[in-house]
Amino acid sequence: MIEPILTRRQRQRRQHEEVVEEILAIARRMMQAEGVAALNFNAIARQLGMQPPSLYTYFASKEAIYDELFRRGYLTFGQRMNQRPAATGSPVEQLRSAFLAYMEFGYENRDLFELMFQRPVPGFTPSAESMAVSLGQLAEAQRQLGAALAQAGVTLPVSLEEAGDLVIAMMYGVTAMHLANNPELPVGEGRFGRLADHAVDLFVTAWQLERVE
Amino acid sequence: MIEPILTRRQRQRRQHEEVVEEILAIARRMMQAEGVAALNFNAIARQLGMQPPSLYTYFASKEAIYDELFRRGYLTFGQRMNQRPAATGSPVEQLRSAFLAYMEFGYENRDLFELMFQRPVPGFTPSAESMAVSLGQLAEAQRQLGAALAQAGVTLPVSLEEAGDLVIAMMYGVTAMHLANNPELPVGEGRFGRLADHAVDLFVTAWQLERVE
DNA sequence: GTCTATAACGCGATAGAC
DNA sequence: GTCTATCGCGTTATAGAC
Repeated sequence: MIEPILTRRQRQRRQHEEVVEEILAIARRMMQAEGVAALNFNAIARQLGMQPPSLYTYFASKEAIYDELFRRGYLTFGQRMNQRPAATGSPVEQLRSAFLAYMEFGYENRDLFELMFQRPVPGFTPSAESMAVSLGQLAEAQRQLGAALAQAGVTLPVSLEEAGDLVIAMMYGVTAMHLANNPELPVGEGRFGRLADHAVDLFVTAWQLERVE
Repeated sequence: MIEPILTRRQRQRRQHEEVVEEILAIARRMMQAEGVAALNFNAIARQLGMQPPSLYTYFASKEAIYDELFRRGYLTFGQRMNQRPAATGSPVEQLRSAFLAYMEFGYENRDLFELMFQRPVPGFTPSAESMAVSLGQLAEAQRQLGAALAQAGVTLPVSLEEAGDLVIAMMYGVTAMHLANNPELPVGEGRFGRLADHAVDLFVTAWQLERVE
């Protein structure tokens, strides 16, 4: 008898994971089309050719789908923000690349952006694990911003933490306004999308980040 | 026969309006407690001692309740933003008072703030009339910010419209972060609530708004 | 004409038995 | 995996009461 490459268990498990990925992909398409809160458990099942109760084999509840998307969203966000190539550039370059990375994450993942930063789903509270992931990634982003500013060697009128938070608030504000006003336009275009560079300049000028270089 | 102070029609109408106000008040309490999207039509009826279908005498749909709150929200917001006493002060004072007015509106009306600026309700689209109100108030706020900056007589690195939009994005960003992180703390306290003045200073410094006075 | 109630429909999330 | 069933929601139809 020929040895199977995968045991029956392994094959089942792989199929299971494939279905999970499919569910998440369908869920994201729905959220992008109709809004985060419009996610429809039954409709996901129908699109998979399943009966709604069968979906419970893959996710314990609708909230569990949100939770997994929330968790993965923060992981992707963290990778984008914290593994930028420009982590070696000048403070100004770092600020600019952080700003762009943030806005582009929002533009490319409107659904996750809303889910992660706006909590539009009544009753949805991230699990402890997802919450830990989220807090960790945010803290790291804030720390990197602070480090970039510290590297500038200037004396800021605020603490490093406050400076980082000001940048975060501005990134969020510009991105959210852009997505609300011109969701179809890429970063760099549209009433607010165009403001990214000006927003960075604001910090650079106010904090004199490129005094000498 | 004694003339009634109010005709039957007038009395009915007045009662009708009182119930409408009560419905809106209950709706706001619900939204504040459970999130904007958690508004529950049936539960409103129950709190009024009515059967759910009876509520349709007062509002044509659940969406109509959202719409009225949205419209009123923008009217209140406009009054707060556009009728500040400091409309006569220096540009710096005006910027600071606009920032505070914005943040305080958000803090005192968390529910309306979300409904107006974040659209957390799937399927809810403001009626044409409410939309007009909203756009009008926003344009006026943006115009006033631009006017205050023009009054400063400085040469900005951006157009007046862009400058106003940058301020709007920052006001929104700081307020939303504050409400997400420390909803219970008033403006001026908490991780982001404390940043209001620093945010204003950023614009003042970068744009040299108080060169001489 | 204005308010309210009862009954009923369609749909979504979900639990349980198979 | 399915089928059946329950519950709550927004909503409509309809009819009686003021």
